[in-house]
Amino acid sequence: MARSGHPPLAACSCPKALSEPQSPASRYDPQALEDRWQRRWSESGCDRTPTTGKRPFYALSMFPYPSGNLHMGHVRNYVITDVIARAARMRGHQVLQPMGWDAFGLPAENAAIERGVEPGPWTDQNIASMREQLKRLGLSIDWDREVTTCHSDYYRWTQWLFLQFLEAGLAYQKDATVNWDPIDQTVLANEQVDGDGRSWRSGALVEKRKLRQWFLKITAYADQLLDDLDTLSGWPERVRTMQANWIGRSTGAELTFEVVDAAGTPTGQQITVFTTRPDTIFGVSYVVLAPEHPLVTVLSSAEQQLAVKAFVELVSRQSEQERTADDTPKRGVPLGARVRNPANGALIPIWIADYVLAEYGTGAVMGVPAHDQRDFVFARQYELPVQPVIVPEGSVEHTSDGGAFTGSGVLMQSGRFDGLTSTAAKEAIVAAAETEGWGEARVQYRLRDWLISRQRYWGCPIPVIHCNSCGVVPVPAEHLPVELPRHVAFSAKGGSPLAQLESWVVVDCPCCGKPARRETDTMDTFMCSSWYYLRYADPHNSDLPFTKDAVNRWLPVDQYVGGIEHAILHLLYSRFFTKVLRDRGLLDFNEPFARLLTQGMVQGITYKNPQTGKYIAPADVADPSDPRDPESGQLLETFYEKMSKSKYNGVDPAVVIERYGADTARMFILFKAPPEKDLEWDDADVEGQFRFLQRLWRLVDTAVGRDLSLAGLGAEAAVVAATAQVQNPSPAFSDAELELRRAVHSAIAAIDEDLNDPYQFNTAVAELMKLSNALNSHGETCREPVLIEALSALVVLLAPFAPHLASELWQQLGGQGDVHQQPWPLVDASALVRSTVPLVIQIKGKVRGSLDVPADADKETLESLALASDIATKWLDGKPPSRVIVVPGKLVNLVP
RNA sequence: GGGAGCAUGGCGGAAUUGGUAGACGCAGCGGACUUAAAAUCCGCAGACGGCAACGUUGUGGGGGUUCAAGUCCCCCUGCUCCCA
Repeated sequence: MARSGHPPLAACSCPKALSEPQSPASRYDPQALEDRWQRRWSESGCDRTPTTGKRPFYALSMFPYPSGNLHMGHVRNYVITDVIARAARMRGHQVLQPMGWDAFGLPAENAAIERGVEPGPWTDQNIASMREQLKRLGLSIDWDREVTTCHSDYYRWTQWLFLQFLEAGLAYQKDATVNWDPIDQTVLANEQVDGDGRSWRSGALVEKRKLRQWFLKITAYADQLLDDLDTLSGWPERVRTMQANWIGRSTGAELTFEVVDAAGTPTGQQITVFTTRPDTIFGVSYVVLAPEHPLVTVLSSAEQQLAVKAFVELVSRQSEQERTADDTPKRGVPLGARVRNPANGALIPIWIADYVLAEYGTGAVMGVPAHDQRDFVFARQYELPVQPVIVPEGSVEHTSDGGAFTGSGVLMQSGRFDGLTSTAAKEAIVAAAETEGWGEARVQYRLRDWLISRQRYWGCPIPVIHCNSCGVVPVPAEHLPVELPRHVAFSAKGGSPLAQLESWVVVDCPCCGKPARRETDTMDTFMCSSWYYLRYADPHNSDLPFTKDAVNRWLPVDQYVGGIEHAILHLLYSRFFTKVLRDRGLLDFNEPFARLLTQGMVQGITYKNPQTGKYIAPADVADPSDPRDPESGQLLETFYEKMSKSKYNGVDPAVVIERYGADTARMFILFKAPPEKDLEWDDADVEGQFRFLQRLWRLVDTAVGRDLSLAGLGAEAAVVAATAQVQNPSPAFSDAELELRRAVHSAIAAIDEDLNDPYQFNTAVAELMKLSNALNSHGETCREPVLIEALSALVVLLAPFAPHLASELWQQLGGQGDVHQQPWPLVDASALVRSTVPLVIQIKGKVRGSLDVPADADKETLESLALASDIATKWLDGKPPSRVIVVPGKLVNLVP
């Protein structure tokens, strides 16, 4: 391929390619090399955050819970962030890349219960061990800014911020029916219960309990949280949709029904329902209250009282999930009382039913069987009348035999509103209700206030004191932190250990000085993680959680990286915090995270016996191409699934680093799949990645053996200097040199593109491989300046991905200074120019061949070249084409 | 039931957004080196037919728009996620 007339200028001891077999003395030994560079980096402090400069860039990973064990999901998360951070530095940004610990939480408390160890020291130990594991990944993290949410110098400020919420009227206590996790023995917020009614943490089916609890008024920000989603153009559409659905704004009306007695005379009592379909008011056949509704006992007639009581009891044992699921039968009983339909005066019965929830809306709905599927099923079952009042536009009648007609249409049987469309009728009916005093327009949210009380020890204490005379008194800011007491008694029985500790609970009221009692609930750990990204901007401040200047300088976070599992939970809470703190004058931005990348899961190969349902460890599978149960010999199912202990499909990062080094692990993870997609861990591919790094090593080793050196390039912008040195050579570039230079500069362009949002680290690594391949195949015949340009570019481009190896290769090649301080290389457009380009010849859209044509040929030239080609002669039978399409630089399509 | 997304070789994945499908890698096959193996290097490789040049076919299935469709439109199937 390389048929150059120019002899290689560099002294070359070896007759063959650049990649000769290595001498044993110089072997790629990642463990020693990585250890050396990590020590050097930590001594030089090169990862510390610059405090001045005009182009701050905040790269943030979701901080981990310190379980003590780093797993592959963490590795993928942090490696992605690190590549972004390193690339930003090379592009001239001042980068903040911090790390910390989401350190409160139940595992520490469970360890205390099971093993009698103190949660604090247990957690600190885990942090120490995880920090060491993390450091072996070569992440350019500023460890001086580390935050730990369970240390009092952090949670002091969590408490301080809670008091801000309290002062703003956004924190309050109320009795509520709440989700109770019977395994973790604590309550949970709605967001923390999944679609099956199970706890996000323990997996237990949650129960309902009525308790006095602390809430944050996130619903006060529902509109902003929803509307501002439109400003988050750097977020995945999926996450924005999930949040919008979760907030669930629906516009409708509250309508009031007068309760009447047997004679039809108003009793003075009223039932208010929320509906999104005021246009169906004339079709109401009954009104349904939630069994927990306060009017239920009042309105039950004497003869219905027993039935009602039994029903209420029955429902109280059901979960919300059971009550509202589509596939369960709807049950109810009549109260024996009636209301008057305010629109048409009809007297209709009041029922209670399991499918109406007290917590949602007003706890009462109007039953319109003809136009709501659940009402329809309910009416059928209890033989309640079905009165259609909407017909699909363009038709005159509608039969409800098959079910409810839930779409929009035109009103009928609706008095003065007949003939209006649903949309127009909604407005007209709400307007009528407002003038006549039986209702008003109302916006309803699915979002509930955030329940933050936890009846557990290992959390941030809620800093209030309950005083018999003064009521709820906030702990004065100067008394913070309210420290967690040590050496408390843990028991598996549940109940907060804090509540048992009288010496801690009893304090003097800060207001009146009389004995009072501390709040014994601790905060949901999501409180701690709702503001940690702010603390990183000013981590050592002992007067405030952060200064306004510091957070305004660094935030919003330029790139946030983490798992999709926080699409609602953490990301919604953090947005809420930011907006509240903005309104308290503590910061000046609306949203905490400008861009969000949700990385895919890391999956391990999983073997399962379909007969027994048991998972088999890969180590026990003798032949992966014919996987058998080692005991029974039964054929196993093979698939990829999220790594987990119970499936024996996990791969320990420490083992991989031990064997191949961190650079191989990083490169593999980046190369194997695009960042948003799930990644299938594959040992053979890891091996392949290791081989690539070895090839790079040998490439440089051979170059050094040929006395190639980057020393002459200076320390400032080595690749640019190298490019300058190759201009206008004499004699002119050989074909091989042109090819190699094209490879160099197209790699720079491609990787540059891949490191912009949307990030494509997988193709960036592929480009590095291509460049390495080009250097291998053309290296032997290229002159020294061209090789130096290629080698310098290759090592600089490698730096964000495999930082240790890049540093080492840079040093071996005599590069000046630190490769990680090199600016991002610039594309030399002239290196991409070709004198000839292949022109594809299509006949009626089918590719029939190609010819080399001058790159600057105009349309007419291309057309005549195409028509004169053998291909045209062969396929056109000598006839002129009826149509010719010319796409310069690409193809000519001849249509016969 | 509603909404969103996805579907490309044996496998993971590319494809300048309508212009040579399968980059890069893994696995595989053939060869070189070696006493041998490993490692390394060179080469082949969507499928079908053919000694070959080459031809046919091909991006889940069916239809459409276009000179040209993995890419745009409609219908269907399957999988994933969110909301009910």
